[in-house]
Amino acid sequence: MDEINEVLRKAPLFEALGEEDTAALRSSVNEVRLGRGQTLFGEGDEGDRLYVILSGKVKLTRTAVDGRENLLSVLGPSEMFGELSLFDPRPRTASVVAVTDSVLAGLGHDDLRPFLSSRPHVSLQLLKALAERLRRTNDVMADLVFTDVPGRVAKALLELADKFGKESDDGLHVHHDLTQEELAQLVGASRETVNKALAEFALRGWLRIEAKAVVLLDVERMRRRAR
Amino acid sequence: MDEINEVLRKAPLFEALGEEDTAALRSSVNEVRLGRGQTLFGEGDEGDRLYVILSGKVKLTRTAVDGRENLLSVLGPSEMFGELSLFDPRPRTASVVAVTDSVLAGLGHDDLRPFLSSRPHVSLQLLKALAERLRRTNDVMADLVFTDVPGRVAKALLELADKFGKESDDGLHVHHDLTQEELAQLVGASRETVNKALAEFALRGWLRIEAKAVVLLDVERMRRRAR
DNA sequence: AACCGGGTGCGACATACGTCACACTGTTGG
DNA sequence: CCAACAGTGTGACGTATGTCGCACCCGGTT
Repeated sequence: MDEINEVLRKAPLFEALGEEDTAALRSSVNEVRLGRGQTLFGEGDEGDRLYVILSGKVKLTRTAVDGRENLLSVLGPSEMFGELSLFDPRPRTASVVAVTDSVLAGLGHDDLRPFLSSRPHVSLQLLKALAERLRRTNDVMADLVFTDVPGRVAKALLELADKFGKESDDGLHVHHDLTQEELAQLVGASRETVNKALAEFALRGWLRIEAKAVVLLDVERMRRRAR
Repeated sequence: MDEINEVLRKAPLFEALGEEDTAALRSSVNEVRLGRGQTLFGEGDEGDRLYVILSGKVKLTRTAVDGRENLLSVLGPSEMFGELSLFDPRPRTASVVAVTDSVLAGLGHDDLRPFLSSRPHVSLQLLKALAERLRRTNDVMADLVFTDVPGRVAKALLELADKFGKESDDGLHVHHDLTQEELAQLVGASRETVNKALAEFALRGWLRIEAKAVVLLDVERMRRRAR
């Protein structure tokens, strides 16, 4: 279980804590295991826990009234979610579904609040993380308005590469574990258009398409296409 | 100058502070006056101040490489901006321009930080505010993907109505002070399309168009159109 | 092996919206 | 009081992208 300690330490929320604080928290952590496709909680559910991903990937999704889905983000190891409800106790605004088999660490809000009050660092860290997210979200919004679908796909792939990419001799492997449908929901486009964009990129030799993954061959051109 | 005190009190950041804390802060506040169209700071500028609007309206905008503008939000009295740079000292990510003659209260970050460290309430309040904004931003993003331009216009008008609307016997007056061009940038559409959407709404008797304002006549139908 | 379902590839068609063009109106300032 | 200009109203046209339809491919199940 030292594994847990190590991943927790990397999570932005906890890197500000010392040995003993981390240890104190550890006791109130519970572990959750999810299989691919399994949902942790749904939009509208009540919930007062915060989660850190120990291994695997999850997606945060929102569902429109007519059933269409929108993918807010894909999170990997040491990333955190569910923290918004720490501050105002409203129902969850997104669903969380495992994209691969995953292990999560869950923390009750009540166990966390003492740390917020007594350790200013922790609040500051959280504020920083939220500010970061806010900037990023604004970027994504601007892209939705100004960039066409191929551009958004390129950008999304590059971001996924930052998170999950593994450099190897035949290119930058990005095993995102998403279907093209999910990719489409992530960039706010239809499955077909995303498919065509990917095909176009492959045709030009900028990437190779694999099952639930892409191999980036010409990152520079992808970058240029993204803007 | 008691005016300042009163508006500051309503700002989310300060409503958690007591008499003396507010008084202590007052001394480090500086007042800024802007005329319509004047810009307070631009995207990319350095800056370590946070502002609260005492009177007037300002817009937060981002400019794409090709010069097209995107309007993040329109803020009115007692609303706050520039707080993101409190936590990470990066350059500003949006420009701020006065939409009407405005008076702002500016606060240096250095004057604020002591309060963050010593008053957990304040951090929590800020966290709450940021969480709120994050949720809202996600909503807007979903709209950009799922809702057509007329729908987004309707939604934007309803939100502006919440902030700036004044009920009167001939309808809900929303004096937003925006040109149709600015409205268009706010909903992520072209000026012309927004114009046509407005004309359509007016034709149906749902609203009346005035200079830099609209009068909502049938809020219920507007709500339905928005989703 | 045959089958099946989920995921993919791709063409035909419809359409919402951006772009362009131009005319009109109201406001500001010389 | 007229010029100049910013803001508005509206049509014609092109196009990116959504929708529909269908064929294919692959991994697991019977």
